[in-house]
Amino acid sequence: MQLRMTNQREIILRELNTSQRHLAADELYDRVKKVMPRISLATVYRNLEILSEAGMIGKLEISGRQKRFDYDPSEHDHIYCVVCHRVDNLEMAHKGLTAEEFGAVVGYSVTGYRLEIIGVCPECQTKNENKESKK
Amino acid sequence: MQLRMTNQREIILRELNTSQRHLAADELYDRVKKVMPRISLATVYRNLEILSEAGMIGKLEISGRQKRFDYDPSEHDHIYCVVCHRVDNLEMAHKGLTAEEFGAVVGYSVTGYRLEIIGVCPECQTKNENKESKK
DNA sequence: TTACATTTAGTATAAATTCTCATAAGGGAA
DNA sequence: TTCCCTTATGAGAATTTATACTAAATGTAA
Repeated sequence: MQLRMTNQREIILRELNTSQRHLAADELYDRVKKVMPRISLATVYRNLEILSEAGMIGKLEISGRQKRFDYDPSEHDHIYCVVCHRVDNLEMAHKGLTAEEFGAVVGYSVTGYRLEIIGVCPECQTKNENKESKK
Repeated sequence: MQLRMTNQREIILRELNTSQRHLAADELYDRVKKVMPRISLATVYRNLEILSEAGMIGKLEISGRQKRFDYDPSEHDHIYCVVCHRVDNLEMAHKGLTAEEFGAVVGYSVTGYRLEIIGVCPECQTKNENKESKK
């Protein structure tokens, strides 16, 4: 299963990479449009799916939110800001976690796990402090 | 902020409790309608939000899926079946996890974490075996 | 070329959830 | 009680995110 690198595919991949951010499809669409104005949102969705399928990017299904895509497909955990919804990469936070053992207790066969640390990012902390001090 | 226990609120809470399952809003709506046929779906959504806000139920935002609500509001992790999307409770799987420390590295202030173990539930394993042997 | 498969743009549709708003219900205070 | 006020409800519209569909465009291979 060779992956054909179409023009739009290439630009989508490049824009995600250069962003160095965890973008949602519509955010990436906005960026890609600047380079290729006639691209369709559906194309962005389609190719993000294909690229993550091919292991070239990561797909981030943060709880209860829009999907985001990760320029870095390697295995790692994430931290999520509840204020601005930004996501950052994290060194694996689960050292010593034995997901398989936990699954076995309830009869599941375990294929993976998903761990998000939840908090407030540095920027939003600063903004909030400013707001507080204005009162 | 006292929580007024309206009739619909009470029935929603009771039906979730007696289900002993992690229901999505529309599933719970179906159950509640049998007791109170004229209830509105919006009322179910509204009150699930209010009840989880009040800490009387848990809100489960499983990645990339419909929200589910947990009759058990106490702190615990979850395991999720990729085949039937069912969710089960799990004893805390993160013993020794220091979410705060991980957050600190990237400057976040950490308020929590979310851990889902992902796998295939016993029922879906059995179904799959049957399907395999039929071939 | 011709012939076939894949991809795309643009639009329609779907699913889950939230919003709006008129009406109804419930709880004091007189 | 009766009146008033706040809050909740039902019904449907609107929103958000994502996928499906279709005809046109493009690529590929003989």
